[in-house]
Amino acid sequence: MSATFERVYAVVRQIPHGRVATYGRVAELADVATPRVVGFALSALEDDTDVPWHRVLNAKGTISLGRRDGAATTQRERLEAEGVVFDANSRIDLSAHAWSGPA
DNA sequence: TCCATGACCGACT
DNA sequence: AAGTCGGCCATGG
Repeated sequence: MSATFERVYAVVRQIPHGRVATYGRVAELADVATPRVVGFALSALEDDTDVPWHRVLNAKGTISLGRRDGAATTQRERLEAEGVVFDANSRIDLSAHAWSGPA
């Protein structure tokens, strides 16, 4: 495990229950060069991880795992279970659920 | 060691 | 409104 990944995971673990953060935001807080690395870090997570990766969305407030099989559905279910609401376009109201980082 | 690839973002045309 | 481009980290062959 690299230090860069650890920083990303540390930030994601801080996202409060029922809140969401964008890749760009996580990259910024984790002090990572580009959001790309965040995505790659999350893609390397295992199923039994303690990192709430489902609380991370892209800049539009939608789930980016569209291509990834099954994962998108899992993410949506977990978010809805936490009280996060999706609109008609399967998009999340960032102004209502976005996490702006540690206080 | 070099090359390609991957959950992305923001600015520009 | 939609497509292109640069950014730049880690992994596998």
